[in-house]
Amino acid sequence: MKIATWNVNSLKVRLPHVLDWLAANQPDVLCLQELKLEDAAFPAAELEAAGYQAAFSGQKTYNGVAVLARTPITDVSRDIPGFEDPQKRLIAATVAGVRVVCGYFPNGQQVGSEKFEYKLRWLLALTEWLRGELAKHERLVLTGDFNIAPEDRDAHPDWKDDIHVSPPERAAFAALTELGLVDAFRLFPQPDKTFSWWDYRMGAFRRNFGLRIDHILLSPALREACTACTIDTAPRKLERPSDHAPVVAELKL
DNA sequence: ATGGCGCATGGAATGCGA
Repeated sequence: MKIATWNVNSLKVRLPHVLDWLAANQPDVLCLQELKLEDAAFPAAELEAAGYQAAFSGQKTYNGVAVLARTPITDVSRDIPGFEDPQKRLIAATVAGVRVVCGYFPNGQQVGSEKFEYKLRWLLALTEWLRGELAKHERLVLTGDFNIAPEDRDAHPDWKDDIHVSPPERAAFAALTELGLVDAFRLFPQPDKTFSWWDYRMGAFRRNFGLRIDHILLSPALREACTACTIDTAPRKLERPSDHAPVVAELKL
C-alpha cells in the first residue's frame, strides 16, 4: 500500500494538481487537508473519474479533510468523539484492512494564545481517543498536517518563532509516539533539511526555509511493513502551488 | 519591520494560515 498525505490549501484551486499527482504517483490512499469547501462542493465526480473514491468532512472557508482511495472506504468516522468542536479537522476510515486517521491539526498561531490552548486541548483529546482506536485496530495510520516540527532538525535553523517547535507542542507529539506510533519518515536515512512546508513569502521555498510538519505515524504492526517514506517537493515547484508538499509512505502488507 | 504571499469572502478590505 502506498499512502500519502497532502495539505492542498483549497481543493477547489488545487484540484488540477491533485489529479496530476494521483495520475503520476498512483497512491492507494491519499489524505487531504484544508479543503476549504463545503461537502456539497466536494469534487467527487472528478476524483471518481480518476479512479478514486472519497470520504470527506468539510466546511465553508476553513479546514476540511478527506480520505481518497482506489479500493472501498468503510467505517467512516468524523471529528474526535466527545470533543465538542465545529471545526472539521478529523476523519477516520478503513481501507484494505488499514485504519486511516487523517487530521488537520490546529495551527496555534502564537504560543500562549487562545488558539494555542485550543491546539493543545485538541491534541490531548486526539491522543486519548487514539488510545482506544489502537486497541481496536492493529494496523493504524495517523497522518496529516500536524502543525508540529517534532525535533530541531525538522525546522530550518533560522526559524525563530516558537510556534510549531515549542516544548508543549513537542510534548504533545511525543505523547502520540508514546502510544506506540512511530514517525515513518525517521525510520529511514533522510537528507538534512528536508521539509514539507514553506511560506509563500520571502522566497522561502527557493531558500528552503521550511518546516517538516506533515507526518505519517504508524502503529507497531505497520512499522514492520514500512519500506520507505519520502517527501515529494515536485508539486511545490508548480504554478500556484500549495504551500505544503505531499508525504508518501510505502507499506508491504 | 509583523510585512511579504495566497486563499476565501464578497464585490473592498480583512482574517487567517504557519
